[in-house]
Amino acid sequence: MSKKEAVNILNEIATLLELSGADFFKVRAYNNGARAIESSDITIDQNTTAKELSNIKGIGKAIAQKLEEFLSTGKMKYYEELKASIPSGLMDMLKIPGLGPKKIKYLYEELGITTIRELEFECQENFLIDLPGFGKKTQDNILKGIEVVKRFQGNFLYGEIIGQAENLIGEIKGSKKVIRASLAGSIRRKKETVKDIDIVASSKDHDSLMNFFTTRECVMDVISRGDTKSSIRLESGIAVDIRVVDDDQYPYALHHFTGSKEHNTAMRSIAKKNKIKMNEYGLFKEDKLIRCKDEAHIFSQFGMDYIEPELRENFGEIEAARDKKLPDLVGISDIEGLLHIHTDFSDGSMSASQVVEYMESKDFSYVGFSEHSIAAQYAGGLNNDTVHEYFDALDALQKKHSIKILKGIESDIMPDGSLDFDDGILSLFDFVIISVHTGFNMDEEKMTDRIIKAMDNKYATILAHPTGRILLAREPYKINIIKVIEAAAEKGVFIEINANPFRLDLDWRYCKQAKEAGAKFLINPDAHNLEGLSDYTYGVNTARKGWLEKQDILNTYPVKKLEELLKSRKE
DNA sequence: GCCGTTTTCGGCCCGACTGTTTTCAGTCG
Repeated sequence: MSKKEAVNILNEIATLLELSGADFFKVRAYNNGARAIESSDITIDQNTTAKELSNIKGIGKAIAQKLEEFLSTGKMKYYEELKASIPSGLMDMLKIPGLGPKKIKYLYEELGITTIRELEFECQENFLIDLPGFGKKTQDNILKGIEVVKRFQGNFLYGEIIGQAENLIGEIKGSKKVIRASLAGSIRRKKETVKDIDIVASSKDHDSLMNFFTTRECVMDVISRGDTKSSIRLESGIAVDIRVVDDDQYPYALHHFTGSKEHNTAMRSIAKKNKIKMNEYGLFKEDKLIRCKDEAHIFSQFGMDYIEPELRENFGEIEAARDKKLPDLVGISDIEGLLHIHTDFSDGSMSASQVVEYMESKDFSYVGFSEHSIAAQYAGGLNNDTVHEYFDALDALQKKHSIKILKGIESDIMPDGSLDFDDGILSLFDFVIISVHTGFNMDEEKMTDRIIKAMDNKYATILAHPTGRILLAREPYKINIIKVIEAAAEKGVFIEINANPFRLDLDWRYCKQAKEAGAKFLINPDAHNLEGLSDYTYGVNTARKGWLEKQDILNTYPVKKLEELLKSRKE
C-alpha cells in the first residue's frame, strides 16, 4: 500500500459520495483529505497508524481510521459498500462535459441509466426532453459531450495543444479591442495534460471582443457566449474558455483563472485571515478595492514574493513565498547541451551528422548520443561488434565539428537488475543511461529492487524515465519511486527528466522531494527525430514545476564540468 | 467529514452561464 493508493481511494470515495447525493462538504472533506496526504511528507505503508495520519491537517478521526484499515488490510469496508451501491458506469458519465452528479443521479434513479452507451441511446430516443430540469438543449449538449468523451476522453497532452493555444492567444493579442491578454489555467501552469485552454483578456468593449473570439477561423463550435465569459471548441476537440474583464480587474482575474483551484483556495483563506475578500475582481478590505497593477502586486499585499505560475499547485509555494524562499527556477536558456538522442544507428530516423549540425545551429555546446543496446534488438540496438563502428563514426564526426560529442548508450535493465552489456563495454562510454523497456508487470517490490540493483553498477550514470508512464496511455509500472529516488541520490546516479511530451518522467510531483534527497537531474529529449530535439523545453517545464534550479540540472553545466561529473561516478 | 487565538457547533470560497424556469438549480472553473 502506498501513498498514491491512499490518495486514490479518498478521491474515489469523494466521487462516489457525490453520485450518492451526499453533503457537499463531506465530499470536499474527502478531496481535501486526499490532497493533504499527497502533499504531506510522511511515508505511508501498511504500518502507518490512524494516530499518525490524523496528525496531518485535513485528516480527522473518521478518515484516519478508514485509511488505517485500508493500509493494514488492503480493504476498506466503507469504500466497498459505497462502491457496491453505485453502478460503476456512473463514474464514467461524470466525464461528460455539462453533466454533473445531480443530473446523473436523477437519470439513474428515474430512467435506470447506468452507462454512457445507455445514456446515448436514451438521448437518441428523445427520452430526456420531457424530464423535469432537462429539455431539448440539455439532451443535445449531452450527446455532444458523449462525442467528446468517446473521441478524446477529455484530456489532451500539453505538447499537442500548446501550439494551438499560442496561435489563438496571438490572434487575440492582435485585436485592437484587447488591452492585455494571457493564457491562464493549467496550460499557463504548464501541466503535462490539460482539459481545456483558458484565456483572460481585458478590454473596454467586451461585446466586440466576444464577437472577435467566437468568430475566429479555428472555432468549430460555440459552446456558450456571454459578456464576460464564452467557450468555444477547436477542431482538435479541446474547449477554449475566455474571460473578459475591465483592465483594472485584469491582474486579479489572471491570478484567479490561472489557479490552481488548490492554490486559490489557500490564497483566499490567507486573505480571509487578513480580513480581505479575494475573488476574480479584486482584493477588498471592508468592501474597498485594494488596487494592484499586476499579479506580483497582489502577492505583495500578503508579504509574498511573486510566485511563478508553474509553482501554483499548493505544494508549499505560498509558505515559501512568504518566507522569501522560492526557488530561482531553471530556464530554457540555461540548457547548454542535450543527451539521450537516438539516431539511425538504432531506432532514430535521423543521422548523427544531421543532429550535430542542428545542435550547432542552435548554439548548444555539447551533444550526447545514446543508442539502444544489445537487449533492445526490437529497436535496432547495438551489439558487441557494431558498438565499435558506432564509436568510429562518432570519432570521425568529432574531427569535423567543434561542438563536443559525448558517446553514450541506453542500456536495458534486465529483469534481474543486471545491465545488458558487460562492464568491459560499458566502461568505454562517456555516459550510460539505464532504463526498463521490458518486463513491466512485476510487483512493486521486485521492480524497485530491480532498478536499485541496476544502479549499483558503477558505469550506470543516468536513470532514464524512472516510472515508465506514457501519458493518457499507460500507467507507471508499479514501483516505490521514493525508494528509487533516494537510492539514486545516495549512489550518485543522475535522474532523467525525460522531456518527451508523452512521458515527462520523472513526474514534477516527485522532483522537489528528489532534490531534497540530494538528487541531480538531466533534462533529456529522448529524441528519435530532429523535431524531437526541441522537446527538451517540455522537460524544462517539468523541472520548473518541480521547483528545480539551474544548479540541479547537469545539462546546464559547461561541458568540462559535466564530463568530470560523469567520470567521477566510475571512479 | 474537518476544524477552532471568538467557536466542540456551525461554519466550510465564489461567481458566470445555460437551460429550464418564472426565480432557480446544475455545472463549471
